[in-house]
Amino acid sequence: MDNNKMETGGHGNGGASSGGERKRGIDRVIMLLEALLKRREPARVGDIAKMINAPRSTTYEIVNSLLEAEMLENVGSEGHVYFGRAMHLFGWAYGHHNAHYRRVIENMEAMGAETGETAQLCGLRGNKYVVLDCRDSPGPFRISSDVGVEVPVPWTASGRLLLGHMTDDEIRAFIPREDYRLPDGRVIAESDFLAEIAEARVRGYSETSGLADRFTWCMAAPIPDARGIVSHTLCFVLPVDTPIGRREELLALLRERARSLSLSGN
Amino acid sequence: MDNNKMETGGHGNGGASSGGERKRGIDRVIMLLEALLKRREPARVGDIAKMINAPRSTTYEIVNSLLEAEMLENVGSEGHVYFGRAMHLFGWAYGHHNAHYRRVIENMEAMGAETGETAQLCGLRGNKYVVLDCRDSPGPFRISSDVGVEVPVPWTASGRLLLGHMTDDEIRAFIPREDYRLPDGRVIAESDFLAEIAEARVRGYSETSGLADRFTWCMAAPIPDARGIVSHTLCFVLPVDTPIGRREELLALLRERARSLSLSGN
DNA sequence: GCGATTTGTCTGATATTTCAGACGATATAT
DNA sequence: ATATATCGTCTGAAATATCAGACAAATCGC
Repeated sequence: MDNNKMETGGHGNGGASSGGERKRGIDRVIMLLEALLKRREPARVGDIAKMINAPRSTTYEIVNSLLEAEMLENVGSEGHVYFGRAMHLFGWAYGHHNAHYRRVIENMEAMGAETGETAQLCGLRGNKYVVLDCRDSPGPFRISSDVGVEVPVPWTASGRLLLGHMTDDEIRAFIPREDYRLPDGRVIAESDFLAEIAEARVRGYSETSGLADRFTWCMAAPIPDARGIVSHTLCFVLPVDTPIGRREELLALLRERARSLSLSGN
Repeated sequence: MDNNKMETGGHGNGGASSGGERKRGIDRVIMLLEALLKRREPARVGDIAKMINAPRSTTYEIVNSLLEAEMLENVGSEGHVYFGRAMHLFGWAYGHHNAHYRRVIENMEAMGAETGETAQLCGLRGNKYVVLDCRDSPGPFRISSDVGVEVPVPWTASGRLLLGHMTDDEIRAFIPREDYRLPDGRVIAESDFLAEIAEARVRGYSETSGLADRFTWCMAAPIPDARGIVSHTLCFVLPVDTPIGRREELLALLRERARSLSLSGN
């Protein structure tokens, strides 16, 4: 009945797919957690079994182990489970062990607080763009985004910076063709994309608008790591109609902060 | 050499120890992550193998799987590994799926920002107290604490609230004897501890000083869950010499905020 | 109310994964 | 420079964790 497993590429375990092979517990755990992350809401064991293509009995076994370790926890009274407290602690440890990363986050939060705009820290996860952390603008109607949701790289301003260290051929190999198709159906020409990456590299920033959606203006500035590779970016996500003066002001702030966080020479 | 397996109650696997039995991959993963959390810094594979009592070859296998999934990541160039980005994303998802938890965190941050004091969100993890999140006071010398570090319950103000739903016998069974011994060698009498829990329950807050260390004054207020059980507390950690007027002011704020976050009746 | 689906738990068999140990290469110490 | 310890990778064999399926109880749908 179902044959089109067309795994689009994804990072990490890659393949997944396939039907009834016996799989290792660890791999199932990894798939389970990633599936929950994608789904972004609690799931029942039966659903999880389907999501990761595992036998129900095995899934129960695994889920129970993870529950006991508090890596998952029960949500509600309908047998739903979601990430548990242990995950919070592990994640916190990740975010704090590294003084540089901590400074980056603090800066992002400060920028958000000072300007009242939505500020984000972004990076690559596999061949997708993800928001690693964010500081949403206040107010009843706000532009916000979920941390951890994977988005095709060509849809984003940050993406143009994050690929800056690759050659054109590498980029061509890296980005799946379908990722050039925007949500509204338009398709970005690969050559344009490559040109924009080159331009972002020399300018030291990138701006886009009307790509992933119609109502945002995104600006991103690179935070190169010690080797000079842009592993993270700092961004503002503004309403499209933000006046140009304000935009220039914010861009200047963004670039200055990102530069101060750079680990490469200067 | 080691014979006291006295499972003290703790959560999850607890003891670790034991000799050369064959263990399941999942369990090894859980032990590995908890060991890394306790250690609070990157470790080499060889060290990890020792920490979790696993054969080296197995440990390599597991670590490599987790690295590929970005649940761990390489740190430095000496073969150290620590939590990876995926953990950050999972932890973020944990912290945001639940509107109530999100409100609690926001409140804690606001309290920290408004007062300039160290504010914490605390809870139980197994039979130990842990800081679940915190907002450290600014300034060059600050009182701060690490999220996720487990501390004996009797050393803390929050602990006296978090056990409020238990009977004396349950508490006696729950808290290991050795947890009544403070870092400086003094021992809290069990009867005193029980009395303080009862007192905290009727007063609706708890204060301690000079327990876990000599220089802090801690105050905690309960956040009951829907069943009325105090699953979390909000705390301030102040310098001991904070004047009483200021302390009262902060305590009032703390109690008011905690009450507003309560899920039980009112 | 009754049939259909789903849930959570068990069981036994076997395909797999863990484990011990060996190996050369690399670091650390004397 | 030589000895010692550790690193990272492989291998075969044995122990066992995963799997399919059965089951009763709970839930759903109408």
